[in-house]
Amino acid sequence: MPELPEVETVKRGLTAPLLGASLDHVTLFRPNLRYDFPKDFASRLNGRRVLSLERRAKYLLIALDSQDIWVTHLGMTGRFKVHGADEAHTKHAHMALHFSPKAGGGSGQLSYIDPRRFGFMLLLSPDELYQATWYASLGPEPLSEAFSGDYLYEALKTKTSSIKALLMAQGLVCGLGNIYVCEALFAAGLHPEASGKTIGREACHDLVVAIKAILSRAIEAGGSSISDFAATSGELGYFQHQFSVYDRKGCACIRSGCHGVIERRVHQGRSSFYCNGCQKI
DNA sequence: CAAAGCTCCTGACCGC
DNA sequence: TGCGGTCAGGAGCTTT
Repeated sequence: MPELPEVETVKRGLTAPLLGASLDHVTLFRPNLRYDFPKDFASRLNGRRVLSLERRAKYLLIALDSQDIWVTHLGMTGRFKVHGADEAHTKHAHMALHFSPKAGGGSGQLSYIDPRRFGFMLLLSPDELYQATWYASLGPEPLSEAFSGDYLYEALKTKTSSIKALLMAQGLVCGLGNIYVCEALFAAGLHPEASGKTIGREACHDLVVAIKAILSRAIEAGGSSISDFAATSGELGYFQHQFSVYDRKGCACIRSGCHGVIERRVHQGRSSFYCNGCQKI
């Protein structure tokens, strides 16, 4: 399930083949993912050149020389795969794109594969993107300086929702999903159901440090490969082997001196994993 | 307005 | 072995 480190891994993997490349021919194998593909999607991509690839939150932003920005969200199981131009597409491939790399050397193919189809793609002008409510309401990037302990403390002090729900909502800080929120809350010693406004300034500082550290380590590891995530080369990330709590129900807490056990509990339809010894409300 | 609930989808997994 | 039921989960939308 792609969160910030997985999308960052995809962006880095796509940059070498796609930056400066010409998009020669787009084929859609169905009319929609989570939403319909944009009207004229293929014709607006065909013949364009890629000017830049960026990531914002969990969105991949590919700027084209037509001024359009091709926005992709990978949802739960979306992934891009770069492969040979003649290679047949696999099951659940919903889009294929033949491209000519900037450096020459023939052509390649980019496939978008998404079994559950929770992903989606948009094609927007910069104004449309920046003015879109969903985009404008994204919180700061967690790895930016704007995301500080003081910022988090000020943002939390009026919130009654649980810290877990707040961190996952994208408006306070973006890019986090269930896995990295569970891991960060463990690292900071905070209970997932603790109300936002009960978290003090020092704990906010610790939490910010934990979030930045975990995301950085996960990016270095090429993300976490659970569910279907893989890099564009097909290579798997390996951060899932470093989880402290996620999917470790019943395991002993790894924190030295803690004799707690990892519990799994569902709140708000999402599973939380936390240590019953060192993560107190 | 804030917060909680619902919804989309299909592969994996479980119990019988 | 096969079948049906349940679950996972991002984020926009709806309801409270």
